[in-house]
Amino acid sequence: MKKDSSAEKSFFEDVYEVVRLIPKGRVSTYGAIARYLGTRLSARMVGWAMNAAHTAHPKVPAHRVVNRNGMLSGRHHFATPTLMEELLLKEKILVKNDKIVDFAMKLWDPSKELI
DNA sequence: GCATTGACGAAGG
DNA sequence: CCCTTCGCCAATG
Repeated sequence: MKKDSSAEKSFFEDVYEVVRLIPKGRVSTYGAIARYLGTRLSARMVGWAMNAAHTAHPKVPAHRVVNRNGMLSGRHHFATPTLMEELLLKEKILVKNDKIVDFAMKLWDPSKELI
């Protein structure tokens, strides 16, 4: 059995949940997620959580999460460096020069879109 | 137990 | 305009 009650939910799981809530065709940023979780001062932790995201289940659409520039900074962490871009492309998200086109329009901020 | 690193962000030079 | 530094927190060495 697991530990007793209490919200043992790790910070990582919290991140995964939010990332999974990202609507298709939209993207989010580490900072936006971090801010929504309250760790706004540590967007790094969101990125760190993503590092373990590939071990999380169900899988986390980490490809929908980019840095504040809209750049695919984490593409090297995927199975293949082009996987992230292809996944985004399938969601009608255009990527140009490793950056998301019309990033401002694709951006989905949980603290704004989500209540 | 301290130093380094990390898929970030904002500010300063 | 490009590069550097600081901050923040957690994991790893």
